[in-house]
Amino acid sequence: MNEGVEWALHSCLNLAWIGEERAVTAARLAGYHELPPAYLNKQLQSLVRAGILSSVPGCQGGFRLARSLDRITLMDVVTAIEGPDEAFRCTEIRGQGPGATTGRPTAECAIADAMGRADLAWRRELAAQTLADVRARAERQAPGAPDRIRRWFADL
Amino acid sequence: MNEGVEWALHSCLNLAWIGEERAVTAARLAGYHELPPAYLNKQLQSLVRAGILSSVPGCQGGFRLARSLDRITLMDVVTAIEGPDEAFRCTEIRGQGPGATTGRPTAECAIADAMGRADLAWRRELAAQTLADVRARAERQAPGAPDRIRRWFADL
DNA sequence: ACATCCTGGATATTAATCATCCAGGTTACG
DNA sequence: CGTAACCTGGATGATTAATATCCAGGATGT
Ligand code: SF4
Ligand code: SF4
Repeated sequence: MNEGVEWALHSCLNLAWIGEERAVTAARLAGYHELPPAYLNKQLQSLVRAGILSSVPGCQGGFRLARSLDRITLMDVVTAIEGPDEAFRCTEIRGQGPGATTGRPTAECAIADAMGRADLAWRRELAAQTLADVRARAERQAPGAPDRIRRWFADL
Repeated sequence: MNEGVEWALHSCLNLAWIGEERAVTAARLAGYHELPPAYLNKQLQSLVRAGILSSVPGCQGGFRLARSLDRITLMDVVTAIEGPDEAFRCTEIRGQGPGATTGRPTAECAIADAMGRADLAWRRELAAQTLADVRARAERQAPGAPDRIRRWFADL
């Protein structure tokens, strides 16, 4: 799994803690965790395309949340960064070699089915958790974090 | 996800269909789906280390199932090939940069928690399905396959 | 006008995967 | 025995994907 998912999740939470007042620069978000700014920018763009963040170009521009955390699921973020493909990619080896079946009913494959079922369980669990849930739990575990973050992003 | 998982699953099913009479060579298993023989051999070795297959060296040697299909879950095969790591790997970006927390309670991280929960759902679903289940469904979908496979592996 | 900052594509760098090869040990068979 | 078949495990190389940077273009505040 792409590590951009981790960056994206942290950035979304940080944006929520900072507040809605003004957009935050990609460089600033990157700086907080010492991430490569240009690369994080790319991930943020993916979030924009997915409608999770909105971006404002130009001076004093940056990124902000496009909707509240309770309307963003983990699934949304993962899909935005990783794409829609599932983990198990079938290369159709059944269709090559002496064992090739004449018709090629990919849809009726017990193996791909079974793996797809597991993938579905994974996605269901991701979709069941919103970033608001995650934030609530994070604040319970580290009550001081929100203030510290707000302060760091506040002074220039 | 490593494509070796797909190879391994197909090979296990093929071995079951061939029967217990004699061990089957890696080259033969590879030939059936036109897979690179030396590389498939490596994946089969992983299955042996995991106790899913047993290997017999020497002339007339090869691989065979170490236990019946109803005692092999998808989780077993995936773990054997992919290793024990979960998909979401945390790179601890929280611990670097200005946002670093003094103590580093990795265990108490809301984000890793949430991702881990989804991973658990995935593993649970994989562990709930045995290869016997998959085989049964495969035979219902393609009743002719077992015979065809047995025949191909039979003539030298 | 000017500095700032997102956008998107091109490009370079690095790591993981995929694949092959070889020396060593083991077994069947004549 | 001796030879051919075949697994084992490590080393090695090729291919592809992930990671990271760069730059020209457009938008926006001051
Ligand atoms: S049998 Fe299933 S897993 Fe195997 S190649 Fe066909 S679709 Fe893919
Ligand atoms: S906060 Fe959680 S996801 Fe983020 S770096 Fe720490 S352990 Fe990893």
